[in-house]
Amino acid sequence: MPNNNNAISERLETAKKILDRGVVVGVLPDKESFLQRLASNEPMKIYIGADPTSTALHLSHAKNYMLLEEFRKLGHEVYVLFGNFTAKIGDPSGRLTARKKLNDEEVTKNVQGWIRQIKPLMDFDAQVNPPKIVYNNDWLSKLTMADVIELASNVTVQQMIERDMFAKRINEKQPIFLNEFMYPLMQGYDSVALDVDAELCGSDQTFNALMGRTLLKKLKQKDKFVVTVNLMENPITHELMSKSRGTGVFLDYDAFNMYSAIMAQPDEMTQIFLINNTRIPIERIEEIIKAENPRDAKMTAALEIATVFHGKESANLAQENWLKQFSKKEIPDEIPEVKVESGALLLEILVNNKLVESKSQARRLFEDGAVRNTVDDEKITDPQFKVTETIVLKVGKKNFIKILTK
RNA sequence: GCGCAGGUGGCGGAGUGGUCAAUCGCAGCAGACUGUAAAUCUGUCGCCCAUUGGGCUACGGGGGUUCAAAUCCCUCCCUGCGCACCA
Repeated sequence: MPNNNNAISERLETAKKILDRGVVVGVLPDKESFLQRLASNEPMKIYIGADPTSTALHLSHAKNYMLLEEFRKLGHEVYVLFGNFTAKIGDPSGRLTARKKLNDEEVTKNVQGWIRQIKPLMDFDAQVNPPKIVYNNDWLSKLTMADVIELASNVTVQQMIERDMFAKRINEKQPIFLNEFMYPLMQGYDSVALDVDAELCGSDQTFNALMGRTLLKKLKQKDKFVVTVNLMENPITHELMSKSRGTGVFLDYDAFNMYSAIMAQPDEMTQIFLINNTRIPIERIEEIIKAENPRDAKMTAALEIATVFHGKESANLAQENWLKQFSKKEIPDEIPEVKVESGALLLEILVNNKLVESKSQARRLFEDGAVRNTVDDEKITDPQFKVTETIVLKVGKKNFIKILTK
Protein backbone atom coordinates (compact mmCIF):
# COMPACT_ATOMS: atom_id res chain seq x y z
CA MET A 1 0.00 0.00 0.00
CA PRO A 2 2.37 2.68 -1.17
CA ASN A 3 -0.35 5.33 -1.33
CA ASN A 4 -1.49 4.84 2.20
CA ASN A 5 0.96 7.22 3.75
CA ASN A 6 0.13 9.87 1.25
CA ALA A 7 -3.56 9.47 1.85
CA ILE A 8 -3.09 9.79 5.56
CA SER A 9 -0.96 12.86 5.37
CA GLU A 10 -3.50 14.39 3.01
CA ARG A 11 -6.28 13.71 5.49
CA LEU A 12 -4.17 15.18 8.23
CA GLU A 13 -3.69 18.30 6.17
CA THR A 14 -7.43 18.61 5.55
CA ALA A 15 -8.28 18.01 9.18
CA LYS A 16 -5.76 20.57 10.28
CA LYS A 17 -7.22 23.18 7.96
CA ILE A 18 -10.67 22.56 9.34
CA LEU A 19 -9.56 22.93 12.92
CA ASP A 20 -7.35 25.95 12.32
CA ARG A 21 -9.74 28.00 10.24
CA GLY A 22 -11.03 29.96 13.20
CA VAL A 23 -14.41 28.34 13.50
CA VAL A 24 -13.20 25.99 16.22
CA VAL A 25 -12.00 27.79 19.30
CA GLY A 26 -11.14 24.91 21.58
CA VAL A 27 -10.90 21.16 21.87
CA LEU A 28 -11.02 19.30 25.15
CA PRO A 29 -9.21 17.46 26.54
CA ASP A 30 -6.64 18.31 23.86
CA LYS A 31 -6.59 19.35 20.26
CA GLU A 32 -3.73 17.18 19.05
CA SER A 33 -5.31 13.84 19.88
CA PHE A 34 -8.57 14.98 18.35
CA LEU A 35 -6.73 15.97 15.21
CA GLN A 36 -5.17 12.52 15.00
CA ARG A 37 -8.54 10.84 15.39
CA LEU A 38 -10.09 13.16 12.87
CA ALA A 39 -7.44 12.30 10.32
CA SER A 40 -7.43 8.58 11.00
CA ASN A 41 -9.55 6.12 9.04
CA GLU A 42 -11.39 5.03 12.13
CA PRO A 43 -14.75 6.83 12.08
CA MET A 44 -15.88 8.75 15.12
CA LYS A 45 -19.42 9.42 16.15
CA ILE A 46 -19.74 13.18 16.30
CA TYR A 47 -22.87 15.12 17.15
CA ILE A 48 -24.23 18.55 17.68
CA GLY A 49 -27.31 19.23 19.71
CA ALA A 50 -29.60 22.22 19.67
CA ASP A 51 -32.88 22.96 21.37
CA PRO A 52 -35.56 24.04 18.93
CA THR A 53 -36.76 26.91 21.05
CA SER A 54 -37.35 29.42 18.27
CA THR A 55 -38.58 29.33 14.72
CA ALA A 56 -35.54 30.59 12.90
CA LEU A 57 -31.88 29.69 12.86
CA HIS A 58 -29.25 32.24 12.01
CA LEU A 59 -25.80 32.21 10.45
CA SER A 60 -24.08 31.31 13.68
CA HIS A 61 -26.09 28.10 13.79
CA ALA A 62 -25.41 27.53 10.12
CA LYS A 63 -21.67 27.47 10.59
CA ASN A 64 -22.00 24.64 13.12
CA TYR A 65 -23.76 22.42 10.63
CA MET A 66 -21.28 23.38 7.94
CA LEU A 67 -18.48 22.26 10.20
CA LEU A 68 -20.24 19.02 11.04
CA GLU A 69 -20.61 18.37 7.32
CA GLU A 70 -16.87 18.69 6.91
CA PHE A 71 -16.34 16.07 9.57
CA ARG A 72 -18.82 13.87 7.77
CA LYS A 73 -16.95 14.27 4.52
CA LEU A 74 -13.86 12.97 6.27
CA GLY A 75 -15.81 9.79 6.84
CA HIS A 76 -17.06 10.36 10.35
CA GLU A 77 -20.51 9.45 11.46
CA VAL A 78 -22.38 12.63 12.29
CA TYR A 79 -25.60 13.20 14.18
CA VAL A 80 -27.81 16.23 14.20
CA LEU A 81 -29.61 16.14 17.50
CA PHE A 82 -32.76 18.07 18.13
CA GLY A 83 -33.38 18.68 21.80
CA ASN A 84 -37.13 18.34 21.59
CA PHE A 85 -37.14 17.18 25.20
CA THR A 86 -34.61 19.62 26.62
CA ALA A 87 -36.32 22.47 24.76
CA LYS A 88 -39.15 22.01 27.18
CA ILE A 89 -36.92 22.28 30.23
CA GLY A 90 -35.11 25.43 29.25
CA ASP A 91 -31.39 25.89 29.09
CA PRO A 92 -30.14 28.52 31.51
CA SER A 93 -27.09 29.27 29.34
CA GLY A 94 -26.57 32.89 28.57
CA ARG A 95 -29.58 34.23 30.31
CA LEU A 96 -30.17 35.74 33.64
CA THR A 97 -33.84 35.01 33.71
CA ALA A 98 -35.47 31.65 33.38
CA ARG A 99 -36.55 30.78 29.86
CA LYS A 100 -40.20 30.21 29.25
CA LYS A 101 -41.18 26.64 28.66
CA LEU A 102 -42.45 25.50 25.30
CA ASN A 103 -45.17 23.01 24.57
CA ASP A 104 -44.93 19.97 22.29
CA GLU A 105 -46.70 21.62 19.42
CA GLU A 106 -44.35 24.59 19.31
CA VAL A 107 -41.31 22.35 19.55
CA THR A 108 -42.46 20.08 16.73
CA LYS A 109 -43.14 23.04 14.51
CA ASN A 110 -39.73 24.49 15.23
CA VAL A 111 -37.97 21.22 14.46
CA GLN A 112 -39.63 20.98 11.07
CA GLY A 113 -38.60 24.50 10.24
CA TRP A 114 -35.05 23.91 11.36
CA ILE A 115 -34.63 20.82 9.24
CA ARG A 116 -35.71 22.81 6.20
CA GLN A 117 -33.27 25.54 7.07
CA ILE A 118 -30.21 23.33 7.49
CA LYS A 119 -30.92 21.15 4.43
CA PRO A 120 -28.69 23.26 2.15
CA LEU A 121 -25.79 22.88 4.56
CA MET A 122 -25.49 19.12 4.79
CA ASP A 123 -26.02 16.37 2.25
CA PHE A 124 -28.86 14.50 3.88
CA ASP A 125 -29.41 12.51 0.70
CA ALA A 126 -25.86 11.22 0.53
CA GLN A 127 -25.66 7.59 -0.59
CA VAL A 128 -22.77 6.88 1.72
CA ASN A 129 -22.75 7.83 5.38
CA PRO A 130 -25.48 10.47 5.40
CA PRO A 131 -25.97 12.63 8.48
CA LYS A 132 -28.49 11.24 10.90
CA ILE A 133 -31.18 13.20 12.67
CA VAL A 134 -32.00 12.19 16.23
CA TYR A 135 -34.31 13.51 18.93
CA ASN A 136 -33.50 13.43 22.61
CA ASN A 137 -37.13 12.99 23.54
CA ASP A 138 -36.62 9.40 22.34
CA TRP A 139 -34.50 8.56 25.36
CA LEU A 140 -35.00 11.34 27.88
CA SER A 141 -38.76 10.88 28.05
CA LYS A 142 -38.23 7.23 28.94
CA LEU A 143 -36.11 7.82 32.01
CA THR A 144 -37.80 7.02 35.28
CA MET A 145 -37.50 9.04 38.46
CA ALA A 146 -35.09 6.40 39.71
CA ASP A 147 -32.96 6.78 36.57
CA VAL A 148 -32.86 10.52 37.00
CA ILE A 149 -31.88 10.33 40.63
CA GLU A 150 -29.18 7.84 39.75
CA LEU A 151 -27.91 10.17 37.06
CA ALA A 152 -27.94 13.08 39.48
CA SER A 153 -25.78 11.16 41.91
CA ASN A 154 -22.85 11.66 39.54
CA VAL A 155 -22.67 15.37 40.13
CA THR A 156 -22.46 17.51 43.22
CA VAL A 157 -24.27 20.76 43.82
CA GLN A 158 -20.91 22.45 44.24
CA GLN A 159 -19.89 21.33 40.78
CA MET A 160 -23.12 22.60 39.41
CA ILE A 161 -22.93 26.07 40.90
CA GLU A 162 -19.43 26.50 39.57
CA ARG A 163 -21.07 27.12 36.30
CA ASP A 164 -20.69 30.69 35.26
CA MET A 165 -24.34 31.48 34.77
CA PHE A 166 -25.45 29.89 38.00
CA ALA A 167 -22.74 31.67 39.93
CA LYS A 168 -23.85 34.92 38.38
CA ARG A 169 -27.46 34.37 39.22
CA ILE A 170 -26.63 33.52 42.80
CA ASN A 171 -24.55 36.65 42.97
CA GLU A 172 -27.29 38.82 41.55
CA LYS A 173 -29.91 37.13 43.68
CA GLN A 174 -31.79 35.83 40.69
CA PRO A 175 -33.73 32.60 40.92
CA ILE A 176 -32.33 29.30 39.73
CA PHE A 177 -35.03 26.73 39.32
CA LEU A 178 -34.35 23.10 39.93
CA ASN A 179 -35.40 22.17 36.41
CA GLU A 180 -32.64 24.43 35.14
CA PHE A 181 -30.26 22.62 37.40
CA MET A 182 -31.33 19.39 35.80
CA TYR A 183 -30.69 20.73 32.34
CA PRO A 184 -26.95 20.03 32.05
CA LEU A 185 -27.58 16.54 33.32
CA MET A 186 -30.20 15.87 30.68
CA GLN A 187 -28.06 17.29 27.93
CA GLY A 188 -25.11 15.35 29.22
CA TYR A 189 -27.15 12.19 29.03
CA ASP A 190 -27.56 12.75 25.31
CA SER A 191 -23.89 11.91 24.91
CA VAL A 192 -24.41 8.70 26.83
CA ALA A 193 -27.50 7.67 24.91
CA LEU A 194 -25.82 8.30 21.57
CA ASP A 195 -22.57 6.79 22.80
CA VAL A 196 -20.54 9.39 20.95
CA ASP A 197 -16.85 10.08 20.52
CA ALA A 198 -17.11 13.82 20.15
CA GLU A 199 -19.51 16.66 20.59
CA LEU A 200 -19.58 19.90 18.71
CA CYS A 201 -20.98 22.88 20.61
CA GLY A 202 -20.95 26.62 20.93
CA SER A 203 -18.50 27.91 23.49
CA ASP A 204 -21.45 28.89 25.71
CA GLN A 205 -22.32 25.21 25.91
CA THR A 206 -18.97 24.07 27.24
CA PHE A 207 -20.27 23.35 30.70
CA ASN A 208 -23.11 21.21 29.41
CA ALA A 209 -20.82 19.36 27.02
CA LEU A 210 -18.35 18.68 29.80
CA MET A 211 -21.19 17.28 31.86
CA GLY A 212 -21.70 14.79 29.06
CA ARG A 213 -18.02 14.03 29.11
CA THR A 214 -18.17 13.31 32.83
CA LEU A 215 -21.20 11.06 32.51
CA LEU A 216 -19.82 9.20 29.52
CA LYS A 217 -16.63 8.53 31.40
CA LYS A 218 -18.44 7.30 34.48
CA LEU A 219 -21.13 5.27 32.80
CA LYS A 220 -19.35 3.98 29.71
CA GLN A 221 -15.66 4.53 30.41
CA LYS A 222 -15.43 6.57 27.26
CA ASP A 223 -13.41 9.71 26.63
CA LYS A 224 -15.50 12.17 24.69
CA PHE A 225 -13.95 15.09 22.84
CA VAL A 226 -15.60 18.45 23.28
CA VAL A 227 -15.12 20.67 20.27
CA THR A 228 -16.19 24.22 20.94
CA VAL A 229 -16.90 26.74 18.22
CA ASN A 230 -17.11 30.51 18.29
CA LEU A 231 -20.41 32.33 18.58
CA MET A 232 -19.85 34.87 15.83
CA GLU A 233 -20.23 37.75 18.17
CA ASN A 234 -19.70 41.29 17.06
CA PRO A 235 -16.05 42.08 17.90
CA ILE A 236 -16.94 45.62 18.97
CA THR A 237 -20.29 45.43 20.68
CA HIS A 238 -19.99 41.74 21.61
CA GLU A 239 -23.59 41.28 20.57
CA LEU A 240 -24.84 37.95 19.37
CA MET A 241 -27.39 37.43 16.68
CA SER A 242 -30.79 37.19 18.20
CA LYS A 243 -34.24 36.70 16.88
CA SER A 244 -35.88 38.40 19.81
CA ARG A 245 -33.82 41.52 19.31
CA GLY A 246 -34.32 41.42 15.60
CA THR A 247 -30.62 41.43 14.89
CA GLY A 248 -28.96 38.90 12.68
CA VAL A 249 -29.18 36.99 9.45
CA PHE A 250 -31.75 34.24 9.53
CA LEU A 251 -31.78 31.11 7.44
CA ASP A 252 -35.42 31.27 6.49
CA TYR A 253 -34.90 34.47 4.50
CA ASP A 254 -35.25 34.39 0.75
CA ALA A 255 -32.19 35.19 -1.35
CA PHE A 256 -32.78 38.92 -1.52
CA ASN A 257 -33.56 39.34 2.16
CA MET A 258 -30.62 37.21 3.15
CA TYR A 259 -28.29 39.20 0.94
CA SER A 260 -29.68 42.48 2.26
CA ALA A 261 -29.53 41.33 5.85
CA ILE A 262 -25.85 40.51 5.48
CA MET A 263 -25.20 43.91 3.92
CA ALA A 264 -27.02 45.50 6.83
CA GLN A 265 -24.59 43.97 9.29
CA PRO A 266 -21.76 46.11 10.62
CA ASP A 267 -18.57 46.08 8.55
CA GLU A 268 -16.61 44.41 11.30
CA MET A 269 -18.70 41.27 10.82
CA THR A 270 -17.55 40.68 7.24
CA GLN A 271 -14.47 38.69 8.09
CA ILE A 272 -16.42 36.65 10.61
CA PHE A 273 -18.97 35.75 7.96
CA LEU A 274 -16.30 34.82 5.46
CA ILE A 275 -14.53 32.56 7.93
CA ASN A 276 -17.56 30.89 9.38
CA ASN A 277 -20.12 30.75 6.63
CA THR A 278 -18.06 30.30 3.50
CA ARG A 279 -15.26 27.94 2.59
CA ILE A 280 -13.16 30.51 0.83
CA PRO A 281 -9.54 29.66 1.70
CA ILE A 282 -8.38 31.56 4.73
CA GLU A 283 -5.46 33.23 2.89
CA ARG A 284 -7.88 34.49 0.27
CA ILE A 285 -10.15 35.94 2.97
CA GLU A 286 -7.27 37.91 4.38
CA GLU A 287 -6.62 39.32 0.92
CA ILE A 288 -10.23 40.26 0.47
CA ILE A 289 -10.41 42.06 3.78
CA LYS A 290 -7.15 43.85 3.14
CA ALA A 291 -7.65 44.77 -0.49
CA GLU A 292 -11.32 45.40 -1.04
CA ASN A 293 -13.21 48.30 0.36
CA PRO A 294 -15.53 47.32 3.20
CA ARG A 295 -18.66 47.36 1.11
CA ASP A 296 -17.24 45.16 -1.62
CA ALA A 297 -15.80 42.70 0.86
CA LYS A 298 -19.18 42.46 2.49
CA MET A 299 -20.78 41.94 -0.90
CA THR A 300 -18.44 39.04 -1.53
CA ALA A 301 -19.56 37.48 1.73
CA ALA A 302 -23.21 38.15 1.04
CA LEU A 303 -23.09 36.67 -2.43
CA GLU A 304 -21.20 33.62 -1.30
CA ILE A 305 -23.56 32.92 1.57
CA ALA A 306 -26.72 33.56 -0.40
CA THR A 307 -25.37 31.07 -2.93
CA VAL A 308 -25.03 28.38 -0.28
CA PHE A 309 -28.68 28.70 0.63
CA HIS A 310 -30.35 29.68 -2.61
CA GLY A 311 -28.04 28.72 -5.44
CA LYS A 312 -25.89 30.78 -7.74
CA GLU A 313 -28.65 32.18 -9.89
CA SER A 314 -30.85 33.49 -7.11
CA ALA A 315 -27.86 34.88 -5.27
CA ASN A 316 -26.68 36.81 -8.30
CA LEU A 317 -30.14 38.17 -8.84
CA ALA A 318 -30.32 39.16 -5.19
CA GLN A 319 -27.08 41.05 -5.55
CA GLU A 320 -28.30 42.84 -8.65
CA ASN A 321 -31.49 43.85 -6.93
CA TRP A 322 -29.67 44.95 -3.85
CA LEU A 323 -27.41 47.17 -5.93
CA LYS A 324 -30.42 48.67 -7.64
CA GLN A 325 -32.41 49.24 -4.53
CA PHE A 326 -29.85 50.31 -1.97
CA SER A 327 -26.89 51.51 -3.92
CA LYS A 328 -28.56 53.16 -6.89
CA LYS A 329 -31.83 53.73 -5.03
CA GLU A 330 -33.85 52.28 -7.85
CA ILE A 331 -37.13 50.49 -7.58
CA PRO A 332 -36.78 46.71 -7.52
CA ASP A 333 -38.13 44.68 -10.41
CA GLU A 334 -40.61 42.66 -8.52
CA ILE A 335 -42.75 44.35 -5.96
CA PRO A 336 -46.03 43.32 -4.45
CA GLU A 337 -49.13 44.71 -6.10
CA VAL A 338 -52.53 45.42 -4.67
CA LYS A 339 -55.72 46.54 -6.33
CA VAL A 340 -57.97 49.00 -4.53
CA GLU A 341 -61.01 51.12 -5.21
CA SER A 342 -60.13 54.56 -6.45
CA GLY A 343 -60.16 56.98 -3.54
CA ALA A 344 -59.17 54.42 -0.93
CA LEU A 345 -57.26 55.67 2.09
CA LEU A 346 -53.56 54.95 1.69
CA LEU A 347 -53.20 54.56 5.44
CA GLU A 348 -55.63 51.67 5.44
CA ILE A 349 -54.04 50.03 2.44
CA LEU A 350 -50.71 49.96 4.22
CA VAL A 351 -52.20 48.39 7.33
CA ASN A 352 -54.30 45.88 5.40
CA ASN A 353 -51.30 44.71 3.43
CA LYS A 354 -49.19 44.34 6.55
CA LEU A 355 -46.60 46.89 5.54
CA VAL A 356 -47.12 48.42 8.96
CA GLU A 357 -48.40 46.95 12.17
CA SER A 358 -51.00 49.53 13.14
CA LYS A 359 -52.60 52.71 12.00
CA SER A 360 -50.76 54.63 14.67
CA GLN A 361 -47.50 53.36 13.28
CA ALA A 362 -48.58 54.20 9.76
CA ARG A 363 -49.32 57.77 10.86
CA ARG A 364 -45.88 57.99 12.37
CA LEU A 365 -44.32 56.89 9.11
CA PHE A 366 -46.20 59.60 7.28
CA GLU A 367 -44.97 62.16 9.77
CA ASP A 368 -41.42 60.87 9.51
CA GLY A 369 -41.45 61.29 5.76
CA ALA A 370 -40.89 57.58 5.29
CA VAL A 371 -43.60 57.16 2.65
CA ARG A 372 -42.47 58.17 -0.79
CA ASN A 373 -44.26 58.15 -4.10
CA THR A 374 -41.62 56.89 -6.47
CA VAL A 375 -43.46 58.10 -9.55
CA ASP A 376 -42.86 61.79 -8.84
CA ASP A 377 -40.35 61.14 -6.05
CA GLU A 378 -42.39 63.14 -3.56
CA LYS A 379 -42.89 62.33 0.08
CA ILE A 380 -46.45 61.68 1.12
CA THR A 381 -46.98 63.15 4.55
CA ASP A 382 -50.74 63.51 4.62
CA PRO A 383 -52.26 60.63 6.56
CA GLN A 384 -55.53 61.26 4.75
CA PHE A 385 -53.94 60.68 1.36
CA LYS A 386 -56.34 58.91 -0.97
CA VAL A 387 -55.16 56.76 -3.84
CA THR A 388 -56.80 57.78 -7.09
CA GLU A 389 -54.30 56.51 -9.62
CA THR A 390 -51.71 53.79 -9.88
CA ILE A 391 -48.69 54.57 -7.74
CA VAL A 392 -45.53 52.83 -6.64
CA LEU A 393 -44.61 53.56 -3.06
CA LYS A 394 -41.53 53.14 -0.98
CA VAL A 395 -42.34 52.70 2.68
CA GLY A 396 -39.38 52.86 5.02
CA LYS A 397 -36.03 51.52 3.97
CA LYS A 398 -36.94 48.44 2.08
CA ASN A 399 -40.65 48.06 1.51
CA PHE A 400 -42.19 48.73 -1.85
CA ILE A 401 -45.76 48.39 -2.97
CA LYS A 402 -47.55 49.05 -6.22
CA ILE A 403 -51.11 50.19 -5.82
CA LEU A 404 -53.47 49.87 -8.75
CA THR A 405 -56.87 51.48 -8.76
CA LYS A 406 -59.99 49.87 -10.14
C1' G B 1 -44.18 28.25 58.97
C1' C B 2 -42.47 33.35 60.51
C1' G B 3 -40.12 38.08 59.28
C1' C B 4 -38.20 41.57 55.72
C1' A B 5 -37.74 43.35 50.64
C1' G B 6 -39.82 43.23 45.93
C1' G B 7 -43.32 42.08 41.28
C1' U B 8 -44.05 48.60 36.27
C1' G B 9 -43.52 48.77 28.74
C1' G B 10 -39.13 43.83 24.42
C1' C B 11 -35.12 44.48 28.36
C1' G B 12 -32.85 47.46 32.34
C1' G B 13 -34.88 50.89 35.59
C1' A B 14 -37.76 55.72 37.61
C1' G B 15 -42.26 56.98 39.71
C1' U B 16 -45.30 56.22 46.08
C1' G B 17 -52.94 59.52 45.77
C1' G B 18 -54.35 63.69 40.82
C1' U B 19 -50.21 67.37 35.96
C1' C B 20 -48.65 59.10 34.29
C1' A B 21 -49.36 55.95 28.40
C1' A B 22 -45.70 56.47 32.72
C1' U B 23 -38.48 60.38 33.47
C1' C B 24 -34.19 57.93 31.61
C1' G B 25 -30.89 54.11 29.23
C1' C B 26 -30.66 49.87 25.70
C1' A B 27 -32.97 47.49 21.61
C1' G B 28 -36.51 48.70 17.59
C1' C B 29 -38.56 52.09 13.72
C1' A B 30 -37.95 56.51 10.55
C1' G B 31 -35.22 60.78 8.52
C1' A B 32 -30.32 63.12 7.49
C1' C B 33 -25.30 61.69 6.38
C1' U B 34 -22.34 57.44 3.68
C1' G B 35 -19.27 53.48 -0.56
C1' U B 36 -23.56 49.16 2.16
C1' A B 37 -23.17 49.48 7.15
C1' A B 38 -21.31 51.38 11.69
C1' A B 39 -20.65 55.85 14.27
C1' U B 40 -23.07 60.60 14.68
C1' C B 41 -27.28 63.98 14.67
C1' U B 42 -32.72 64.43 14.67
C1' G B 43 -37.43 62.48 15.38
C1' U B 44 -40.30 58.41 16.99
C1' C B 45 -41.42 54.37 20.03
C1' G B 46 -49.48 50.96 23.73
C1' C B 47 -54.01 50.82 20.70
C1' C B 48 -58.19 53.44 18.29
C1' C B 49 -60.41 57.97 16.14
C1' A B 50 -58.56 62.81 14.88
C1' U B 51 -56.06 69.06 11.85
C1' U B 52 -54.96 71.20 17.27
C1' G B 53 -57.46 67.32 20.16
C1' G B 54 -60.13 63.12 22.16
C1' G B 55 -61.16 57.99 23.64
C1' C B 56 -59.78 53.06 25.39
C1' U B 57 -56.73 49.55 27.80
C1' A B 58 -52.13 49.14 31.02
C1' C B 59 -48.14 49.19 36.30
C1' G B 60 -48.52 40.36 39.23
C1' G B 61 -54.35 38.47 39.93
C1' G B 62 -58.95 39.70 42.47
C1' G B 63 -61.68 42.91 45.73
C1' G B 64 -62.14 47.63 48.42
C1' U B 65 -61.38 53.05 50.06
C1' U B 66 -61.58 57.77 47.25
C1' C B 67 -64.38 62.79 43.20
C1' A B 68 -59.46 60.52 41.70
C1' A B 69 -54.94 54.75 42.70
C1' A B 70 -49.05 52.12 39.61
C1' U B 71 -49.28 54.82 44.23
C1' C B 72 -53.68 53.64 50.36
C1' C B 73 -56.30 49.01 52.54
C1' C B 74 -57.64 43.59 52.24
C1' U B 75 -56.68 39.04 49.95
C1' C B 76 -54.42 35.58 46.70
C1' C B 77 -50.22 34.25 43.55
C1' C B 78 -44.96 34.72 42.39
C1' U B 79 -39.51 35.95 43.48
C1' G B 80 -35.22 37.14 46.58
C1' C B 81 -33.02 37.49 51.48
C1' G B 82 -32.99 36.07 56.62
C1' C B 83 -34.82 33.03 60.61
C1' A B 84 -37.00 28.60 62.07
C1' C B 85 -37.48 23.37 60.75
C1' C B 86 -33.56 19.38 59.76
C1' A B 87 -37.59 14.36 61.03
